[in-house]
Amino acid sequence: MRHGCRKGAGWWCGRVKGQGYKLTISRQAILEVLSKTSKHLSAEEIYNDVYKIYPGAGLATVYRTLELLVELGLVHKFDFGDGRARYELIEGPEGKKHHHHLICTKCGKIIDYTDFIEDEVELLKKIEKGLSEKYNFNINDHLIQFTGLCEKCRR
Amino acid sequence: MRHGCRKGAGWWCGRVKGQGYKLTISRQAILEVLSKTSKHLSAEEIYNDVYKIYPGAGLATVYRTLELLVELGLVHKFDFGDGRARYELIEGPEGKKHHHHLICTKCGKIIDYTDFIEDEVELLKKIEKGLSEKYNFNINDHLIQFTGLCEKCRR
DNA sequence: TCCTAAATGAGAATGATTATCATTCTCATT
DNA sequence: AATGAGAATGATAATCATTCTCATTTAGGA
Repeated sequence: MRHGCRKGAGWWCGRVKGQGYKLTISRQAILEVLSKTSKHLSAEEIYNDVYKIYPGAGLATVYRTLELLVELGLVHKFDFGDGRARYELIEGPEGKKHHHHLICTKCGKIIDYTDFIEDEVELLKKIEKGLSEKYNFNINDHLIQFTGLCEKCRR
Repeated sequence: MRHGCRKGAGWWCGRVKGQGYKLTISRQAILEVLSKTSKHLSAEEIYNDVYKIYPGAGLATVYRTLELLVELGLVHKFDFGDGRARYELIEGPEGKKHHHHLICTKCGKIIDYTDFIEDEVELLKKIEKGLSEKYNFNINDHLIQFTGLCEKCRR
């Protein structure tokens, strides 16, 4: 089969090998961890979780792999204002829905919301089209987030 | 006058003193610098510019002041992916228009765009209302940005 | 199985941001 | 204009997420 991805290797196998990158044990473990959580993990948190299934991976490799996955468009990198980057797998066909974030600036709570996503995406498409024409930009991605105080912190 | 802001002190005087904070020379110099640029300065760049008009200010004070100004809602803090935070004054009544950003992931070029802002703001209002009701969030701010490749880098 | 470039791990290095603390300054009150 | 209390400061050290270095290992096509 294409790129020598044996079955059970994960849907991402082709996405990685297809671009000429090797699918190493570390990379598989990192993708495994990302695919099994709905949290917004930091590099170190990912490193800790990876350690449980493959203790051989180093923190530097986690950073390098995350950078690669962002480049390949498999992972989103976020800054929620707590001083460390956070990562989320952009799921494949079977995965979770496209969503945006609501961030509490006091306690750091993150809510994934899918409400209004259709409206948002529709507008975003229109804007992307307009901007890419006007500024000759090749737009790949967008970011929308709301910040404020959550139920507990607003009191 | 209220809060003892003498004329020529800058429109921000009341916004700072009104919240019980002192308007020190360092803070004034920082606001001065921010109000005279349309760039997206990092803390160190601000520090360098401040040095020219008031060499007494320290880098730590620049960081502390920026944090305060963000809290007061006078400044926006951005992460454009180059490893340092960037700051922009949210202008007063006479200031520049509300805008969002277009970021080149290769060369780091930032374009401020105001196209479609009416549409965006309209939708954002609707979403803010919906989300704050559903999740009991007190939404203060939003962030929209597009990432991609600029004219030069897309080739 | 072999070969080669890609990828790795361990730890050092980097660099932005934050904490510390003795001193200075702001400003409401006198 | 002088005062005093507490906020704010500057210099520097400390922190800590991220990146770099380099000798070694690995993936995967031949």
